[in-house]
Amino acid sequence: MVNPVIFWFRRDLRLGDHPGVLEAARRGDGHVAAVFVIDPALSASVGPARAAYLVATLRALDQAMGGRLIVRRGDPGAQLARLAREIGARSVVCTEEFTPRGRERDVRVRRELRDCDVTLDVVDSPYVVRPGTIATKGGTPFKVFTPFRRAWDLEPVARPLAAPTGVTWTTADSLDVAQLAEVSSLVRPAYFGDLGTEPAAFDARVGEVGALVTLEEFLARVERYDDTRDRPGLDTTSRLSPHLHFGTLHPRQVLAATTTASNGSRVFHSEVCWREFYADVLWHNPESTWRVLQPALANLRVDRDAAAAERFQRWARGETGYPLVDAGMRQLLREGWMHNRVRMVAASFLVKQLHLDWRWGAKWFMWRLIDADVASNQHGWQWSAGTGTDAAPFHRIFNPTRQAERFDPEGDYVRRYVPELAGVAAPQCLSPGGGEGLLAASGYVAPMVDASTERHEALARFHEARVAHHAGSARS
DNA sequence: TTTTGAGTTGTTCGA
DNA sequence: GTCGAACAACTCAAA
Repeated sequence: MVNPVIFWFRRDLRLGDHPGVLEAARRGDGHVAAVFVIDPALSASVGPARAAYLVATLRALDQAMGGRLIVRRGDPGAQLARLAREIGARSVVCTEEFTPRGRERDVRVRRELRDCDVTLDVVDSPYVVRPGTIATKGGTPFKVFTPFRRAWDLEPVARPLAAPTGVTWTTADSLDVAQLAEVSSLVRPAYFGDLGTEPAAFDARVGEVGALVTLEEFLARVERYDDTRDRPGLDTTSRLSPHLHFGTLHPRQVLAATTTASNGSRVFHSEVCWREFYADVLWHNPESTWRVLQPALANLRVDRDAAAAERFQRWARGETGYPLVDAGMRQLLREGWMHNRVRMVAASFLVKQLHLDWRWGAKWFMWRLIDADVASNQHGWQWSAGTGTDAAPFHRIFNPTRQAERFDPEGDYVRRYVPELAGVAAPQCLSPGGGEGLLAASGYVAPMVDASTERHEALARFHEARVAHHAGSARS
């Protein structure tokens, strides 16, 4: 009689193309105890939308396993040790985790399990290429996307594997997955004010089946992805980000399904590669989660007083008076998701029009997004703030009105999420405050700042930070 | 070591 | 309204 092996699910909540589950089944001779541990220490920064999405995903996984998913709550080391003792397991298998906190947790758990004579082994990663693998010819990590992309293209891609067959899922005490409620512990920074406790209405196509349906639908439009992805009104992006985050789909499966040689597919593969690039950057610079990557901008002057918190909350509520920004922020509140183009516009607005710390915005996105991923979110924000890996010589400052005119020319997206503008045609509905002639009765707010004035203020602050940095370097 | 070419996503201004 | 140049001049990766 072979002892059962524990498979510890984390961000790989699927059964198809799952080397870790297959390895556990092999070691356990078909007997696997599959467990998910709700870790209060990690859920502190998980907002209600993502928490609810996770619960829905866990339910789907449990269903796919015939109700045999074991869910526990508490410190993962203690919970896994206890489960191992209960069922006589001697080894735990999981997919490798790459976020700084995930890595620290795994080191701790491995030590705690070793004290009980239980091993912890990692198999596979949530990426096509394991972070830390790709290097320049000089052996250093890449800091610019395009050279990374060229090297990434040369890496071998494993074929997706079939789901395991003939596995007997070992049962054990478990929280009732059907009754599982909130896993967010609601620790919010002061500048959030009273915002962000509301749930979001996310896409109902959750779990592995939902992921495959979403992928299938995307395949029908991927060939036009290059032309349509920047148009939030068309809503043609893949919508796969929550699935890639929770691992209901592996990027290998996505690449395998989109190998057609269209321009659309190539551009989409670039987006998948961005996810891998930022995971690699975070692997080499774990501190970049909250610290700027460019030392010259470490001391950029940002506002943090009470008035700044007020401005932040106005931005978060979607009441800046800039229609595209407001539409995006309201989509985030309502759906727990925002179109990528609009994420950039909203982020640029917070940093370069409101002069707030990018970390405030990143924290809010982490709190509200169902797809929030530490690497992609933090580095996307650093890119917007101009402190990240982007090597462009100039400061890009998005003009929120110009962006609306370029990417939502008919105003479809803006009107969908800002009902005050429902009766206003483009281009008026794209202008600050909804245009000159907008009736006060519509209730839409006047612009909170003048974009051109604040643009100059942002340039002045960036200049100031660089001058100060160079003066400091010259002294030392 | 030095040099060279190039870098997701931009905006404004003036002809 | 459209087009091209100016903006400000950095940093990376490879030869």
